[in-house]
Amino acid sequence: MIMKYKTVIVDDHPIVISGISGLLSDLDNIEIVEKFESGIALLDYIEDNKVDLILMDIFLPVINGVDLCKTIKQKHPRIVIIGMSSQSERSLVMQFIQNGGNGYILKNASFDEFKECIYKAIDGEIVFSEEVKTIISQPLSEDLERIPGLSRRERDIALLLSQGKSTQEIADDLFLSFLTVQTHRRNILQKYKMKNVAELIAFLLKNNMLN
Amino acid sequence: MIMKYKTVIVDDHPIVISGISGLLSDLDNIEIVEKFESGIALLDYIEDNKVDLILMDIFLPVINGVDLCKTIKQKHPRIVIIGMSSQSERSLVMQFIQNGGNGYILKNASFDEFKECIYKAIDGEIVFSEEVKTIISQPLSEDLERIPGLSRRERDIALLLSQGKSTQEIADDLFLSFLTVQTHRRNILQKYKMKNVAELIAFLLKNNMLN
DNA sequence: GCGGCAATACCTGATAAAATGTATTTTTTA
DNA sequence: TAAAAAATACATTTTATCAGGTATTGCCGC
Repeated sequence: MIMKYKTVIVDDHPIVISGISGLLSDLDNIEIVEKFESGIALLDYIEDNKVDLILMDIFLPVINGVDLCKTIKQKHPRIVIIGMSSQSERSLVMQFIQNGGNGYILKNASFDEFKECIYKAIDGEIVFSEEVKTIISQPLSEDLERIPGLSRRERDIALLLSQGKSTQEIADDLFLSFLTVQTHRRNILQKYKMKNVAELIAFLLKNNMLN
Repeated sequence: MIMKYKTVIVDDHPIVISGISGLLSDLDNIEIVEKFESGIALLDYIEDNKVDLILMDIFLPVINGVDLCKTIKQKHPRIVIIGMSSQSERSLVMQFIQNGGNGYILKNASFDEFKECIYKAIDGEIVFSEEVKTIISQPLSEDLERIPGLSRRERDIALLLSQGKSTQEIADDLFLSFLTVQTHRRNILQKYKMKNVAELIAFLLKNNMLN
């Protein structure tokens, strides 16, 4: 008798679970042992059951896939975990891999891509579907890379700026001198080479640097 | 012999197509005649083939589901079209229905919900999955409702503002008088009761009103 | 214990934006 | 086709921002 990889699927979309099930049923050495619509149920399950491979959606309710992966890998480093999502960004994929993920597949991948990735992942490789490769390889040299973060105070001030507060109002809110706030504003603008607050706010929001 | 509803699935995610196929194969009077990963291929197909029901993803490459629905309904008003997406907003669903869509299902709906919606839709009802109902019913009285849109010119100017352009630069870019741009700026700020451009840009971006 | 960073604070001149009021033309739509 | 909405333009006053340079204090890591 052949040893089959005990596989769990986690996705909050029933039809996606169904689709992946169908796909995996073609693969001889994969056995789907459970399907979950949330990460919490999965965490319970792996405590009491042997699992070799997990296919998980990244955008899950309650606990997201990136955190879920980290939690699982801390206790069960040998479980192979592949992340999936419909759209994605470089930083998200990188964080997932950094948290121990063994691969990342975009849901628009073909069946063959899915299968190949899964096989390679259980062989120990870190795998990415084609479009993910494009996403993570592209913006290496660009300015998108290595953007310095806001300091605590700068973030506070940027947040209040995005709420339409004036320098004086921010100073009052934070019990600072008008001049201090002015300095922070200038520093932020200079740091990102922005012409004015409007451009700054657009930049910060697009890069999820506020909140 | 029973007449079966000739059904087409459009989704750019192969696994979703597979999932829906599996689901629909349970239904006696539904026959899946084709599957597409883009709207263009679908438009070609329906010119030469009889189709009764279309299940389509809203977020498709090249042409989105909302526009696709409109195009199809203009030529083939009798085809029943059900929209699907992972996440959604009120305005998107409403626009889809206004364009002739016969229903809208969130992809996190259960199999039973899917089946029920499909049956009701081919019976002539306008159907929504549970979560969609919640989305479209909730924010009726709230301020979230009835936010007036930007006019074309206003959108142009707001976009340039988000790029850090000054009034004079915008005037030069759009071949307008400095004073005209000033008036537009004022009108936009007044329309949304924003204190300054920073707050405005934050507001517009959070509500996906730029681009 | 020193260098660097973050946070605080100050001064000033030039420039830009915000608030107010008005008015004409064009385009859209009911 | 008449009414409404959008786009255009002008003038003025007040207020805020931007950009330049400077400086002190506290904290963290090497």
